[in-house]
Amino acid sequence: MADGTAERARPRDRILETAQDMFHKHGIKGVGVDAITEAAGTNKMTLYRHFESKDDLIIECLRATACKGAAIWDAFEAEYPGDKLAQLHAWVRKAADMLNADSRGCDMANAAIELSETDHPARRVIKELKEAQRDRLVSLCRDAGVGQAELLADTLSLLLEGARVSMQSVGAEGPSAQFVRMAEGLIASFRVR
Amino acid sequence: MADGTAERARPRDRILETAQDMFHKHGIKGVGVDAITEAAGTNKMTLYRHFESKDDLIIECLRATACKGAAIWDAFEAEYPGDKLAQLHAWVRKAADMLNADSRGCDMANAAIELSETDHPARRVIKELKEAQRDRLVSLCRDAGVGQAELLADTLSLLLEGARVSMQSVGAEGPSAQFVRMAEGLIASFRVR
DNA sequence: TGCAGAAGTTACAGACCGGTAACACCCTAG
DNA sequence: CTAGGGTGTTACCGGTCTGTAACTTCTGCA
Repeated sequence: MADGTAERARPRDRILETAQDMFHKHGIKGVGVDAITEAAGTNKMTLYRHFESKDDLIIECLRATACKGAAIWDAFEAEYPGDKLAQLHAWVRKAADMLNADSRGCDMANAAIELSETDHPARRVIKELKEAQRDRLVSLCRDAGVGQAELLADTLSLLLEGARVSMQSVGAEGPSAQFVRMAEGLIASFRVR
Repeated sequence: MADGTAERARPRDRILETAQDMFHKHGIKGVGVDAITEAAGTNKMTLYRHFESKDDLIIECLRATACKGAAIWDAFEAEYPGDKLAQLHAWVRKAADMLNADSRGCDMANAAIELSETDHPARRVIKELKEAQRDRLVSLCRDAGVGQAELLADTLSLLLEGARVSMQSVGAEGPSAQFVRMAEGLIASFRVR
């Protein structure tokens, strides 16, 4: 499937990349380690030589996904250096683009829903990573000069989270279609205060 | 466990009630039919005499849950007959109450995330039920006299959906803690227009 | 070239899953 | 009292799951 690019990477990286993709598409409980290793062009033993367990692999996948997300944030700063308000608008546009390009939502949120056991080792990691994202959005809102930065950031967070899950239950023509309008309206109304 | 009240109900009803509860708490893929029948005080054969398959049971559970949700809506009309704006505020309060009382979110959204196969029979039902809820909220907003009723209803929908999933990933102290403030602020800002 | 470590292969263990067959039971309606 | 339908019980099927053992093959490096 995804041979060309990552076929010559090391087995561990191929497994990590493939697992991220398959967990995202089919859910964590919807894909087994055999399927992952086969799609990654390797085998189960090699997976268990690099990862303690499936749970460990799940955690590493979440960290890797969060890492990619952080790179997107860095791109905002690179594109609009110092202009925090422009970066906030770029965040809205990027979120909408990702909504349109992919209907499987946020891996961390999906994992939290699938892994309902409250003591699952991945839960701690999910919370940490989500809190980091929240802090980053709060900082961006604050530095953009809006009043009540925390409230705006939290509102935008919930809107995006809701849009991502709404995409999966009612589809792209549902409430999530209005995400950009909602987010821009919110930012505007917080600025005038 | 939940003997006293429903122990003397008919097996089909006990299974349906127990399955709703267990699917809600542990997720659909997190509980097997054996566990359901045991908790319902019956056995697997009886389950398969009343339901074609686990998928069929899932669908019936979702319908039953939606039915309970509809009853909550009826209670708003009963409590504030004719006063649609009061009903809208009651909806916000009720949503917040349910957020505080339970951290496992919306069964339909969770099911949509867990059942990632796009052709899963439950997906159609989930979409139908979610669209019905959306229509009802749009009507309530319109009858409450706010401008852009659809946009307000969709925004409130996404906020609530986001709050329910945020509860599960970051916990009750995360962005979802501000749900009431956000929702009330939104309603106010839509009214003045 | 030779060697060590990484990677592949095969087979398996033990558990759980959804779903079915065959049969015994009980309770109620006639 | 009896017949029959709903229910309970046990055993089983084939499949899938995570995880491991033992062995062979490949590869990179000195």
